[in-house]
Amino acid sequence: MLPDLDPLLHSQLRLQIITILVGVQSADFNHIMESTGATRGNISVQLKKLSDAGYITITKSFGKSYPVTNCEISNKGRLAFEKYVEALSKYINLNK
Amino acid sequence: MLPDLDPLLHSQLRLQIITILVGVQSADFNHIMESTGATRGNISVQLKKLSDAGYITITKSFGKSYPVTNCEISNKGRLAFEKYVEALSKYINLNK
DNA sequence: TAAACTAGTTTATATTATAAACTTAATTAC
DNA sequence: GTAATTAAGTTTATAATATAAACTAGTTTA
Repeated sequence: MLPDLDPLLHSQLRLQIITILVGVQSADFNHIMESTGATRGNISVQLKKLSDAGYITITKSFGKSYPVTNCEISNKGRLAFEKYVEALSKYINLNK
Repeated sequence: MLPDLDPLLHSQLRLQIITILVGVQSADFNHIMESTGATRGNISVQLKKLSDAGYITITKSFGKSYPVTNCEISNKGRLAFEKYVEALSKYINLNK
């Protein structure tokens, strides 16, 4: 039987966010917005979910004048992502 | 920007179903039930969605005594699946 | 100082996934 | 032979999700 897919990662936008964060040290809210094309509201919600799950850490600070929300993937998040990819490859590889 | 993931395939159960169907020439309702572990109701709904989208073809007949629902992936479904896998591979590295 | 902009959050809505309840027919038990 | 059980599905109800709209709070510009 095929393994379950972590529902937290099996969502297009959250997967996009994690994919971005896996590749860099950190990314701010605006960068995530630009590279996903999603709305602020949607991103805000999904970041919170990822943060609540401990998959990312969020650091809020103040730039020159406006607030800046910085995101970084956590160890837990990295592991969950690896596990997700492995599970997914069981689906994909069956039909090579 | 990362490509969209076909929402019809980006669902655990439907992806399981398609993964099964890609590997065989056809599979009946019970086989799908056993190999996914999902409930009849859920499978019924998802098969209908895949069928409505033209991703699979469903043939209903009568076995020895009980009705038999047979499913087969269509060309359209196969193409959609390939496209989905390709899109997904942009998110993750499947060659790990 | 009023209008417009930046960076977010909260709330409402529309869609989805899923299981529970229902239907229809066949088989078995009494 | 009919009552209970099982088989194979479908339909409906509910819970969870994704998403956008509306809102908040502060900043810059005209």
